[in-house]
Amino acid sequence: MFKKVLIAEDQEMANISVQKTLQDLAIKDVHYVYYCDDALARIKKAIRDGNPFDLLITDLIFEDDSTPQILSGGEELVAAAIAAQPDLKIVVLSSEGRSRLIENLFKSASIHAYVRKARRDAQYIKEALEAVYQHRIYQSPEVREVLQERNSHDFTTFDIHVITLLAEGVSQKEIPDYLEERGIKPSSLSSVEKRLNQIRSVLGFTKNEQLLIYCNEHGII
Amino acid sequence: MFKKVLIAEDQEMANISVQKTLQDLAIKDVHYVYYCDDALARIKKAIRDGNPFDLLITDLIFEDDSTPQILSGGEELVAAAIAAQPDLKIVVLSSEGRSRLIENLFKSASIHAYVRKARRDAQYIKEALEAVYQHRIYQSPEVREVLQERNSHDFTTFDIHVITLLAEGVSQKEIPDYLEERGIKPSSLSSVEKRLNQIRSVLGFTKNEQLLIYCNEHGII
DNA sequence: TTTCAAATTACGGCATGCCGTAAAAAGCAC
DNA sequence: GTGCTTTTTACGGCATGCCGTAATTTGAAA
Repeated sequence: MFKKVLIAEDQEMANISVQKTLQDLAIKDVHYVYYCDDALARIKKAIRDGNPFDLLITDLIFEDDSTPQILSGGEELVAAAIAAQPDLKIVVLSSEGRSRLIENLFKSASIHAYVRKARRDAQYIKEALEAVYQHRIYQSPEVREVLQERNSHDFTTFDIHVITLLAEGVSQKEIPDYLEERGIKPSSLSSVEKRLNQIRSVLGFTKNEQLLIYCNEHGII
Repeated sequence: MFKKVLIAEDQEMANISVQKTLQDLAIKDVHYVYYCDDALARIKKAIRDGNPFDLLITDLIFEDDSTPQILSGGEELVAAAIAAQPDLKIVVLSSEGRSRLIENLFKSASIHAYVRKARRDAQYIKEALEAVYQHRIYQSPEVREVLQERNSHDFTTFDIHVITLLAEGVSQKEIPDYLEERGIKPSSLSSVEKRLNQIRSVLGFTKNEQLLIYCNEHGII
């Protein structure tokens, strides 16, 4: 089993729980921090000292407080950690259930497990450690379910740009200008309208308002 | 200090943490459940047995699983618990940060404390218990902050009806019909338009899309 | 280069939203 | 009731969004 583990989790109670769960697994060398920046510093220091971590368990959202941070959250921490130590195994533990977001973590950040803070999370984190230790990818059941749903439309970069602009209050007819500035390929008002129309119909919406709420709730914007 | 406490929390790790925190406070008679319905049943049974709880610590969101529940979540549990045992003290522990929602818990449900799952939550839950035991109301610091912000517009019942309809994809000009059906006082299209315009300008928005996302994020709809 | 298909854009008609002003209705004091 | 204010409604002009069709451009193959 893993020998040296780092826990990055800002919620005191959640942090304690993870520590306790690792105790149950008889992992002795457990370190924990409450800030992203601290986590990265610890990882780098461990490398310098010739005794690196073999596992990072991290949350995604770290709330701001008076201590200013460079890393904005778990996503950036994961990226930085992998950059510093490519062989580091990473388990994400979060209550975040938005499919797009989780998917991206596996695809771009190449994390090794995702466990949702939910029923039986303590059990699932143990399963995750087992699996990851054997070089397998792990997702807790709720996560597998969410990722399979996929009734969802496949949002392209273009879609996301358009929807983000709408969410910022940009009027539809100004969007072409913005798109052109940023060198995004189809940029005409027609294309924007057509695309929005298509997305709405796929998702069964009649109004942009609904679409925006949907995107907001699913972590697309 | 409290003698007999019930914890209602579906996340295994969070539940364990609360148990541990109560241990630290030397509270011996700690019971815990993972479902709302179980919580209410325990409370009622304890009353029947002539040995009621003096404190309930509950989460707000209980995720659905295969076990069907009557109570849909913490809000309903709190209401039912108070109905069954009016003198029961109630502490809500949740990651929910939406101001309107928290406010309503204090106003309508008359809970005694709200602690956000966040940095130092273990410490704050201890403070909450101290305070509630001395018949004071308690809010963890982040909560106090959120409730004070109040740059927010005061949403009336009318506003909420209109915005909810918009979020469901009802077109603006159909809204008067809906309002009339439900006997809501100003019902003309003009009134709806005027009100929306006013709200948008107070909140600094130019488009309904922004307003809807705002309402969605702040728990107004 | 030429040719063809696909993607992109331009345009136009119509519905809806936006916002001001004026009319009507409701409430209230006398 | 009368006269007054406040709230609600009706209307109209203009901008925007919606959606189809046609023109144009792009890109790849011959």
